[in-house]
Parts: sequence; structure tokens; C-alpha cells
Amino acid sequence: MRIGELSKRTGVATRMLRYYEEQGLISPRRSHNGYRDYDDYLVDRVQKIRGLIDSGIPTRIIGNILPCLGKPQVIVVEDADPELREILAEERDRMTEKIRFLTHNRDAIDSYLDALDQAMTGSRAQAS
Amino acid sequence: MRIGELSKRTGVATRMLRYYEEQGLISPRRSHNGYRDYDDYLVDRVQKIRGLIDSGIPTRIIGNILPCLGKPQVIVVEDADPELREILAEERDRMTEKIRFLTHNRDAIDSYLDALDQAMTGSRAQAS
DNA sequence: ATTGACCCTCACATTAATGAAAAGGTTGAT
DNA sequence: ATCAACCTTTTCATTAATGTGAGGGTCAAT
Repeated sequence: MRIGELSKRTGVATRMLRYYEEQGLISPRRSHNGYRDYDDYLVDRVQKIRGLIDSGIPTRIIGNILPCLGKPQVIVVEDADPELREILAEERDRMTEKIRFLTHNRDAIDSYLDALDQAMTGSRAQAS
Repeated sequence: MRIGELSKRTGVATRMLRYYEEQGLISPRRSHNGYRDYDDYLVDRVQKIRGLIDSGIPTRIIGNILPCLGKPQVIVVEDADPELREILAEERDRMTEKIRFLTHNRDAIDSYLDALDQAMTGSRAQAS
């Protein structure tokens, strides 16, 4: 498919799709005319990329993470770059930290909201 | 304490401490000479700010979140700004989404690492 | 009173992720 | 063959979070 359709299907602006390509995250083929030609599986990948970016993972790191996600892992396992393993393990740990942190603070916000709601129970009020 | 010490204690660059101030996230007193003078409790707050920023929450939003974190919540409950409640609820939901996503992908990376390790079990190898 | 380690403000530079517009080629339907 | 809709590349702009340096006070110790 071409960039416009991929954009519609993923909700990611064409500008960004080109940007991800520039960052080496996706490499669509080109048709005779020069138009980018995307495979179907890239819909999925682009959505993953978006999610990772929205989670605060920089593109530079996403490049390393992508090969691990939802693929027949046996294929890639052979490389076993000594450094890459380290990078991945570190990133995993960073993510775990982030998760811990986010969970903690999300819960704090949540109970604050509960407190708010309870505080105005006197005035017969709403829910989340 | 002065900015240098706060920086050392939190691991956050002085430049950033001034930036957070500019963004209205902290408001240290000034001593006679004009030096910023930070209370002890700000060590904690600064660390929270860092964590939130590292989690991809923009400072603009952190300002709203801060009052909910680890404080005697009764104090703030009175305001009950109708819009603020919405903002907070939305942010909480965004955070929940982020947590879900991060967890999912962290697990993917993790099992990829497991696969890597198993793949080189033949060559007598390491752990995470 | 000078030195060194702090602090101040101001301001310009940089990086990542985007937005946006200019100038032009491709395609498909009429 | 022309028009609209889509594609291309290039370039410049913007925002958030930072780095960095200039130019200059403060202060404690020597």
C-alpha cells in the first residue's frame, strides 16, 4: 500500500511515516515511480512504534527494540551481538522502572480523584 | 540548601532546576543575596518531577499532577476545579494506557532475551 | 585583596518529534 | 487532455528539554 493508506490505517501522519523511515525504523520498498510501497505487516509495526514513542522511548532505542516484538524470534536469535544484549537488558530495566513509577503515580492521582469525588458526595455528584 | 547541593542530592542538573522553576514546578525562596534557597522536601519533589518527565509526562501537565502526590490530600480537596478533575482523569487514563503498553513490550523484550540466552546455552553462557 | 567555588541572568545552540508549505511528478476518472 | 487527488523531495518553523558559555556578583579562606 502507499503512504496515504498506511497513514489512514494507523492514524500516523505521513510526515511521521517518512520520519520513521529516516530514522531507520521502517524501510518500505519503492515502486517504479518512486512512491513508497508498504507491506501489510507494517501497519502493525507502525502502531508499535507509535506506542513506544508515546511511552517516551526515543527512536534511537526503538530501532533496537523492534526486532524483539512479536516476530518469529528464532530468525533473529542468531546474531547475538554481545553489546546489543546489554542494550536490550538495560532498556528492559529502564522500562520496568518506568512502569513502577507510572503505576505508583497513577495510583496517587487515582486516589486523589477518589478523594475529590468523595469530598463532593454531599452535593450528589458524578463518577469517573 | 542552595542549588548546587540540591543538584547533587537529586542528580538533576542545576540548569534543569532553574528550568523547572521557570515552568512553575518549584518556587524556592531567595536569600538576601539572590541565591535560590531550597527546602528539604524539595529533594523529594524534584525526584518526582524527574521521574514524571522521564516517563514522558510534559511539565505543563506535571504542574497539575504534583498536588496529588504524597501530600495530605485534604488540604487541596477544596478547590475542586471542574476542568482540573477532567484533566487529571484523562491523564490518569493516559498513564494507564502507557503502563499497559510498556508492560506488554517490556515482557516481549524480556522473553526475547530469554530466547537469546537459551540459544547460546550450547556455548555455556551468562545470565541477565 | 586575590583566588576559587559557588551563585546569578541572559542568550544562543541542539536534539527529537512534529507541522507546514513550496514546487513538482503520477494517476485515474471524466 | 485536463482536473483532482495523491505522491514525491526539500526546506524552514516550532516546541520541549537540554547543553553551554558569557559576563558578572558573593563569599570564605588565604
